[in-house]
Formats: sequence, C-alpha cells, structure tokens
Amino acid sequence: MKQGHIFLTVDAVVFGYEAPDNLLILLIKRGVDPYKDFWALPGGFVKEEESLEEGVERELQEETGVQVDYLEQLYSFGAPDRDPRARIVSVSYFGLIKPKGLELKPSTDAAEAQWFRVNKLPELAFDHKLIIDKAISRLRAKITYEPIGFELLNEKFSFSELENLYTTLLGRPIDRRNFRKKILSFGLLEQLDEQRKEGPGRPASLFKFQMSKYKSYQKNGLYFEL
Amino acid sequence: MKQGHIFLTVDAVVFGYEAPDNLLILLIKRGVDPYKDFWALPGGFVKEEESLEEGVERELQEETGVQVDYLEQLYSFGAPDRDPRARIVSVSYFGLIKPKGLELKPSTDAAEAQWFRVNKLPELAFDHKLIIDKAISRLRAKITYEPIGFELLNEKFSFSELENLYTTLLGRPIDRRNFRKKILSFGLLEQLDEQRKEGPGRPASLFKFQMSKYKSYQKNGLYFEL
DNA sequence: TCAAAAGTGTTAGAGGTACACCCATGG
DNA sequence: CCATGGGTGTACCTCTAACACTTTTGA
Repeated sequence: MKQGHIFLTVDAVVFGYEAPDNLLILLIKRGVDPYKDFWALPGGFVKEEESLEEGVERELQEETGVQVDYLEQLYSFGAPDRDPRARIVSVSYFGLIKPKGLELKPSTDAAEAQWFRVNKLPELAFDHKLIIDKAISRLRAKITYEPIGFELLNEKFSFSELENLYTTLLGRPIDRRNFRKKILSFGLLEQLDEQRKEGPGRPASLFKFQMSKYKSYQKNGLYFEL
Repeated sequence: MKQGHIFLTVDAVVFGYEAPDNLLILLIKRGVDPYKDFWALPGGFVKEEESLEEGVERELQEETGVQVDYLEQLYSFGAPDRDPRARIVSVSYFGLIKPKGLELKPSTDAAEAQWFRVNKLPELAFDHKLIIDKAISRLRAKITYEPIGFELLNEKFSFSELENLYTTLLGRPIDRRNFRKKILSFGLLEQLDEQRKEGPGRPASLFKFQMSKYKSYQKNGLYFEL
C-alpha cells in the first residue's frame, strides 16, 4: 500500500444562537505551534477504530465539553499547503447546539474554549476561516429548506424567538404574519399549554418542534421550504 | 504527530448521458484483491503534492482516459470497516461529462473501464454502491437549482434533448411548453442559427448555454430553479 | 394608562400548472 | 400525403408578498 504521508483530521464548526441576534461559533485557543495562541476550530486526529463522526464528537467533548444536538459533514479540505507541518486533510463537520448546552467546560487539549460572534471573529489558524465561511453558507442555505433552525433553540420556544433566529441567519427582515402562517402550515409544531412571561409585554405561547412527525412526513415526500 | 495509519483515497462518480433516457456511470474492473474482478469507482491514492481535485482527475485519466467537464466534491466516507485492508477514508467526487467525451481509453491500472446504466449496475466493490446512491441523490437534487444539466449535453443541443435529460433525471414527465418557457425565462440560452435534422420530423433549433452570463448573473444573486 | 411585545386577515399580483393544435421535414 | 418530432398561447388557480391594528401583560 503505497502512499505519501497524508494525515487525516476532523474539525467542527459548531454554531450557537444567542437571542436576539447573535450567531455564535465555538473556537479553541491553540496551546502549541504551529499557530500557537491563535484561535482555531475544535478538532483533531481520528482514532483508527472510531468513525469520523465519533472522532468529531470525542474531540469536541475533550476540547470544549460540549455535545452537539445536530451534526452533519460539511466538506473536506485538502490543499497541499493548508498545514505547514505536513499534508493534512481535514474532514470538516457542521454542528448545532441548543442554548442550554452553551456552557463550556474545557478539559484536555485546549487552553481555552470560547464562543465568538460570527461577525466578530478573531484571526484564525490554518484555513479555518475558509471552513467557517463554507459552514455559514451551508447554514444560511439549509435553514430555508430543512427545519434545522430548531436545533439552535431550546425545546420550548416562542414564535418571536424563531422569527428572530431566522432574521439573524438570513440577514433580512421577515414579515411576522406571513412567517407564522407558513411555519404553521407545515403542521410540525405542537402548541404547548404554556406561556413565557419575561420582561414586559404580552406573554408568548410556547411551541415544540415535532421531530418524529417531520421524519415520517419526510419519507412520504413532504418538503419544508422557507 | 500521533496518528494511527489512516490512508486517504479519492473516488469519482462520473455521470454520462445517452439519449433519450440512459443515465450512465463510469466504472472500472478491479485487477487486484480485495474485490478482484469486481466493478468499482475509478479512484486511488492521492499524491502528497497534488490537491484532491488533481488527484481525482489524474486517476480518472489514468484509469479510464476520460476528462470530466464538471467536478465537485461529493462526500467523504470513513467508516472504519469500509476497506478490509486498512482504515481508508475516501473523499468522493461527483463528475459530469458531455456525450462527446464518452469514449474510453483505459491505460494503466484498470483492466477495463466501462459505462453502465444507472439502473443496471453490477455488484460493486467496497461501499461504492453507497457512494453512487449519494451521488445520484445529489445529481437529482442539483439539476433543479443549478444549471448543471448542460454539462451532460454537448455544447449545441436541442430543447427536446434537454427535456429528455430532465425527464430521465427527475423520473417524471415534464410539460414541454412550461419547461421551455421556464428555461428561456432565465435568459441563459443563446439560440443558434442552426438546426439539427436527423431522423424524421421537423428539424430542431439548436441552443447553447451561456456559462459566462450565468456566472455574472450568479454574483448579482440570480437563481436558477427548476 | 402607558409601554412593550404577541397575535391576527385580507387583498392584489405573480407565478405555476394544465392543456391541444399547427408546423416543418423526409420518405 | 403521411408519419414523426418540433414549436407555440391561454386560463385558472395557488401561493406569495404587502400591509396595520388589537390584545395581553407588567410597571
């Protein structure tokens, strides 16, 4: 089996959402060269017996203590010069995490782990900026045709939270009435007998996304679209 | 730099189209174990100094003699047991080729290279069936929102060729008038002063897809959609 | 009673979908 | 003149997009 020394890592772009308009990304501060003290995506080498997904989840757990609520493969980056040490190909993943999982408990590798606002990112190690840009595009595109936005909200949420999330992600205003109509027309939300009263104003009814219903609809060819 | 021995390959799912209703995939017959004499996707190990794309294109050239007209990354497959020899991660690519490039001239590795109809595929080596299924899904989805179908037709084509292609890929009938109206409404086709007369019937006007126009529209946020 | 956020319907226009006949050519 | 495939227009209906006032609560 011939092959030059090509190494394989996995990296994760994990998004969080902070009401009302902050999209967050989880980064770690590198403790070693190259790019010592630069911020970088969590990730690392895959173990020989674990799947790529298991590798990402393990690295995330080790470096930041978080567990994602949603994970999918994003893209593989393999430019020959992307890492100064050696030829390293990174299979990158795209993760989403609900607000209640946002606390960080870094343990092993990472000197620090921290959430950054997407529009206030620090300078990044390697080609991680490129990876993040791709992840943001994917997120923006994907929320218009798959109901993944719910993975950025807690299980119970109000319509205005959902609306703020979409406004933030799409970067443009949304008509509240049309939005509510459209979302409700999918029949995928369960309205709870519960309201949230915080701050001033009328209390908001809380809803729950019915994932199981979505999955069964999906098989029968239902489409979720904007 | 710790890491178990993980190897990296690239594989390509290359599609061709044969009028009026055959979608083709390019396969090679394996000359060595494991899976000796099974059909498999063209691909192989990446050289240390070449990019992943260069690797795919080189392997394709070596094994089948074809040059793709379109290439994009598909997905990376990395289940620990996908190759019986060792842990091998495959970064798979998705290629399209115009009809005039369909002739095969296998040269180095491959005992044979051959086009197969998608609905008459042989048993495949490794997890290549899985990769192909993913590629077909991607192709089906993508032709509805990006003008990649043109990469499966020669530069000059008639509307009925385009219509047959879409019918084949989508697996459902298309209304000729609505289809023509929609496609023309994008303003991306140039009608040539040329017709094709073959077989019986009225000669068909030929068209050309204006890629450069598409790319400049794209920057200004135009959408191509079904 | 005021401020703040939640909740609610209608209308005009655009776009999608369904549908059938004439045209140009070769044999 | 017949067979074969190419080319064309209209009407309905659905879905989208625009738009403003009332309700509920806490202070």
